[in-house]
Amino acid sequence: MPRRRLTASEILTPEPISPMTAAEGLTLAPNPGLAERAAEAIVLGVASGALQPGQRLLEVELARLLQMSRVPLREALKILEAQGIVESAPHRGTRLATFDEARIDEICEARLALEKIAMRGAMEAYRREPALLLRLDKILTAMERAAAHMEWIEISKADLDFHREICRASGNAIVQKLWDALARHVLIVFGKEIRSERDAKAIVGQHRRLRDILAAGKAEALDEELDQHILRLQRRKGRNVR
Amino acid sequence: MPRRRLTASEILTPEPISPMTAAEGLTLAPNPGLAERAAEAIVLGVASGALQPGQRLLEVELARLLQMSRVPLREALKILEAQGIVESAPHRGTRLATFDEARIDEICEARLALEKIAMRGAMEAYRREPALLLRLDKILTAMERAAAHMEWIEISKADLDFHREICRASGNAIVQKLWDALARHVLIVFGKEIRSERDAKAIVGQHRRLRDILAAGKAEALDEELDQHILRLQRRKGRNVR
DNA sequence: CTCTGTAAGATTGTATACATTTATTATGTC
DNA sequence: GACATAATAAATGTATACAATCTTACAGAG
Repeated sequence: MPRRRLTASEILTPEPISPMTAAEGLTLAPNPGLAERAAEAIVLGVASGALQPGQRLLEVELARLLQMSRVPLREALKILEAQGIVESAPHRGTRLATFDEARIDEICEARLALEKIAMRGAMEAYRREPALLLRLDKILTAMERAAAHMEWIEISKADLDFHREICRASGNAIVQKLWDALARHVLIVFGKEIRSERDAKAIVGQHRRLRDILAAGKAEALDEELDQHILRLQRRKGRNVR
Repeated sequence: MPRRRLTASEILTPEPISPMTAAEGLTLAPNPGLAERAAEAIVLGVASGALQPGQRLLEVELARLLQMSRVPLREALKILEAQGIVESAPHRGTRLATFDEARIDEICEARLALEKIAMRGAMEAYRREPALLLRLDKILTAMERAAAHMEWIEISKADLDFHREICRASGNAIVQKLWDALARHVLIVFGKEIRSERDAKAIVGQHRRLRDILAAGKAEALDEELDQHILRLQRRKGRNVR
């Protein structure tokens, strides 16, 4: 009986396309498709102020600015629509969502709920496999470096990376997906914040504290810390925003 | 100074494209774009068993089956990827996600968190504007009609409509968006369930009870009822699924 | 026989071009 | 002059065609 030769896909992708557990810190390059990159560019554009909430997005113009065709750009808009970043009606065009204070409250509320789930799962994962904490430490180092130079975009990215890593560690694919969408809202909200040097240090400190709580497995301290961490934006309601 | 005549877009779309509050039960036709319809068709295909979880999706074949070009189909796949229904890697294709028991637990867990937020907001909305309850009643009537004939797909749709309406009533756009994604997972999970006539009646009863709790504004009874309602799927773990 | 390199086939990624719908402007009528 | 109607222009929706990439199969060297 001749043993059938394994095909390339059977070797590289055992079952799902993205192997959940790699040989420790080996993560097969994520999706750099043009559509996804365009979506990220649009979100960063809003966060940096180049695009304004509520603004109408013309496909031809955006495609020209991003130096691509309308096809991948439209795919990007579909992604962003599914995530709630833009709104569209058929034959009527697409425009950026608005981010008023009520919306910011909603974002924080949803975020809190999702992260509590993720944190619980992650705490269990870190207990079983403490080596995963190294990924958090790496992100924290990058965050500190960015904070030292007051590079707010980089700080925000590291902030979101931190929480994304926790979602990843939790192994909860659903929460991770929902949080990917929510993270884009959070990034935009971060962009609207006016923050000081003291804020930068506080942010790093908060994340270090979260990391330590996760490492120690103190479940009871987690919820309280999370509340304070995430509702920070809400407490500032009405001030310190552009 | 000549008064400038208002443009049509300024009259029809004051600020956001989708007006949050209409003249009571007047909802400007939602997005029937071809891409969105294709996405819905694919989800229904999984729910009905025509497509199997984990299956690879060939663009040309799917486009032929759905009688459309690859362009809107790809847009549909991007939407579904953002919602976690399919997974893809560039130049490697797209495949349906798998829905094992761990995944079902994740779905229920996330759903519970989101719906608790929505229910709280909706309860407040119903208190201010009891007329909104009529929309729930309408859905419940449809659900009962479907339950009488044991039309499970229709029951599931009414089930999701019920909860979508609650998200809508809550006015929380973020939760609504996240739940739209999650609802597709739930629909697929419903499709995997094997249910009896007793189940049909129980489902209708549970929703009627939820509706009454919302109408009465009994916040304390809500969480408990929700836990029982949503974790129903989880309690059946390991049995009654295909 | 196993491994490596190469070539053919298949599939996805992108760009261009056309059809449909909408929004604006212009025109005519009351 | 105000309103309704028709024509023009703009933008989106869709289809077709081409390019880049990957998978697979095959041949040859060790």
